[in-house]
Amino acid sequence: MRPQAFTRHTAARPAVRAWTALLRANAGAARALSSSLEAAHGLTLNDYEALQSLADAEGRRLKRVDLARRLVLTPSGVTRLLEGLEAAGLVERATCESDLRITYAQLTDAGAERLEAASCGHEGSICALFEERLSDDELVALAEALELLSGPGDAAVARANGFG
Amino acid sequence: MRPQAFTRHTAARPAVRAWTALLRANAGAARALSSSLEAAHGLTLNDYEALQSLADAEGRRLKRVDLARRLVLTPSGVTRLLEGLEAAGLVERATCESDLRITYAQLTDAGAERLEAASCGHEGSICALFEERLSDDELVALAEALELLSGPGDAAVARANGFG
DNA sequence: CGTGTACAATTGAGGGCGCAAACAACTTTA
DNA sequence: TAAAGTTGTTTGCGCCCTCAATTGTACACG
Repeated sequence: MRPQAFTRHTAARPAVRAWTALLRANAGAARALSSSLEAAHGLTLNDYEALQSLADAEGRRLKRVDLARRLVLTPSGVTRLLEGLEAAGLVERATCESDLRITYAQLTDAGAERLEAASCGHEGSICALFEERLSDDELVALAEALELLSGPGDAAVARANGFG
Repeated sequence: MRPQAFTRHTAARPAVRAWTALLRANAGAARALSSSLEAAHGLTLNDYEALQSLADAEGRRLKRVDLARRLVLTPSGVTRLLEGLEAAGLVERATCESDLRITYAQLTDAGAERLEAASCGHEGSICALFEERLSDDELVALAEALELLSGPGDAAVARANGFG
């Protein structure tokens, strides 16, 4: 933030620097989380979060498109993700009677158990990540700010580059 | 803490939910940013940040390992990333006289220009992303919290899963 | 009732990146 | 100064994911 020899206007925009750094830190943390989860429970981070999304959903099931939206993946990504979970018996397919295009991803009991087994350690990992660096007060404040940020809609991105 | 139909203790840990959501939002934003950047300037997000790291570095050059650390990539990832940038003439190789193992990544003038051309729009995109949802005050607070979070060191992850 | 459009899901191709192994060049130890 | 360890870089392999194209279904509307 102090004057620098190289004139890059990044210095004038703390939010940019902070967000960029956060993005990196998050990516690193996600990798660490994922490999830890995989070693301990045979689930990748996306596997885990897919299971969690289903567990939280009504009837423990979700349309594949909706799951994609929640995980911020493309439908094809979800197809491949679920391939693995279906093969492992953690998720089943279920059809929709009123609309044959739709396939539900349905959490199985085995899936719920696997999720439950993994959740405590995994959430502990995440909390530890934060508590390593933030006080409780900071943590609450941050959590609130993050809630604001984590909605959908990234229309702003396209505009600023003035592209087509 | 409150009673729920499905007993998942996630509800008791706002930070976990918030961070998880943030991770997704970040991933989505990064993709949007990257493709916008690519459409407008032929650079991926990592390309851009590699150039920026070099531009900020003393002598506009960095050891490949150091670049890897900054970008939170493995050395092999950096090798591949720089392949592209070298082919485009934005970065050059430079050897270290005192230690022949080391190869520097050296920003070229063309690279600096390309970075400069892209930076305004790109930073605008990032700011827009935040300003779409946060007030100025919130933004400053968040930026401060993020600075705290974005340091290295993810030792905590390994511990919480009690794995080997 | 056929036709055009919208939507859900899948498939093939390709890119980015990590992991592990290999290699080169230092450094340490003896 | 030979042997063993450390560090920087690259390469082979494979995973995960996106993009574009395809198929199958639903719902217009003339």
